[in-house]
Amino acid sequence: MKIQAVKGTRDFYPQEMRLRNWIMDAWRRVSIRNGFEEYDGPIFEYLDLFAAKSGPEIASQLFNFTDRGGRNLAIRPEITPTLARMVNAKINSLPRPIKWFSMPRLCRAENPQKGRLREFFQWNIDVIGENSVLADAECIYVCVDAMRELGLTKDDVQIRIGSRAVTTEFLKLIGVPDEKLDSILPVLDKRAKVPDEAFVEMAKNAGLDDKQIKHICEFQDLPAADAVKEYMIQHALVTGGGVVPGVGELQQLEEILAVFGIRDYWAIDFKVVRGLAYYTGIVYEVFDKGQSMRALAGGGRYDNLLEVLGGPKVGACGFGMGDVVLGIMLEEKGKIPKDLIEQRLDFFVINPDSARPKDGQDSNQVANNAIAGGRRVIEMVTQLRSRGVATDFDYSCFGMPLGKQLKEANRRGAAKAVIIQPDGQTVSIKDLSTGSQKDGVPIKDFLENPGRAS
RNA sequence: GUGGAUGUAGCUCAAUUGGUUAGAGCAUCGGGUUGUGGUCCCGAGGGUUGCGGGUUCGAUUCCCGUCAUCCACCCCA
Repeated sequence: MKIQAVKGTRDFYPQEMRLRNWIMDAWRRVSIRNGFEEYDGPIFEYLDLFAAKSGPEIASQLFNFTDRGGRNLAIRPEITPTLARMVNAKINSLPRPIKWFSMPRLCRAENPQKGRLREFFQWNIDVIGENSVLADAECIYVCVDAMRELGLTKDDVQIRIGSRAVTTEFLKLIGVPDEKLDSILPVLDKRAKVPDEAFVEMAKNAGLDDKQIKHICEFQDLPAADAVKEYMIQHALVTGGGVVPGVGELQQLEEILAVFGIRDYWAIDFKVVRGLAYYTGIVYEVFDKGQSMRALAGGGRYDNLLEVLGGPKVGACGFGMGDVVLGIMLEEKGKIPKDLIEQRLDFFVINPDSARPKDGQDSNQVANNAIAGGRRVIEMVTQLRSRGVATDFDYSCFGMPLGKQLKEANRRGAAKAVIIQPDGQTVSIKDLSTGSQKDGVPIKDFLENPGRAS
């Protein structure tokens, strides 16, 4: 009976694992140098935890099950609810701001397609307990920092920043009643993703009239916070001296991001609204600047989520970045370093004493020498390994010719071969990439500093 | 959940109008060059042609069904 991997899942053979580790090491490095601490939670939670955040219909997209005690559980499709639960549990004792990151394995029961699988990893950066726009700015900076770390430049990606506060205020000013806001925001999120006619159709179905739709389109095409205020005054939606909620905050964000030194990486784009209901302020998505308009990360401010999950009202913001689209993009753009697939071993230890007797040699003597040489190989290997140096040897070293062992050393991607001379006192160090060899190195000297051997 | 495309060795692909024992490269394994590798030479293993049925003297090839994968839609945390 042959069973294959479940669709939408991936097997990480060593080659794929190296890429995965390379990405995740970069995520962790960037997180830590930006002052974030790592956390994780269980891979499954009560179904209600996810339903509370996103509604009961979400269950169809979850892998859920009932345990033997009758509990309704689900494998996590995202980690933010877990984060909120964990923070809520200790909210009164955690020093703020809480700057945490995680790289959870997540599952969603959807049909796989390009860039979307049923199991994946997602890097999450969150700042909890800080209402200042500085926190939003820092998250965006961390995101850019990660892009750079992975070799993606301003020519490869761009962060598009919108504001739910500004958008909501604009909708109110053009006459959209409060109770309709929740159903209209997801429609605005579609603007850049569907053809114009389809967008107009959706907007009409949501209860907007032609004039409102025209206003919305013009608003969504505005390039900056300043332009919003001008547009509102120009169309007599506000008077000159009034304060428009959200606009000042967005202006601050623009200024702070400039101070962070990442001006080339972002643009204001009110077409970015995000589909989720719980976003409350600044929202953003990272796009591939090339061919497609696919998003490889997204996030924003969610000031109500902890309260929804039974905690106090505490401000929070953050973003998530999946490994699947990122991996595809890095591959397509040739950003994956070549040496990921090479040089796994520092040393490969070799016994030059073959068990094959040459003409006129005593076969017993030759065999004994080969065994003695093999023992020296293992002794040397353990010495090097105990010093933390990646070292291996050929299982056939108790008698196979030197050439075979060198072939194996090369095949295993070793940087250097260590040939233990029959005198038992010295070694020859051969650099397998250049072919140069240094003979007569005393074993004692070599072991004192294996890294310096050449 | 819907639609389209594709299923031959581990991978990439061959196989004449439907016609012997389904081939090749790479990869894997073994051997050779008798103390110096990668880049040389020889050999081997590996396929119920996704699965099931039908047409036919004969099916990898034609037809039907089914399963799987990929792509797109729906949805997007």
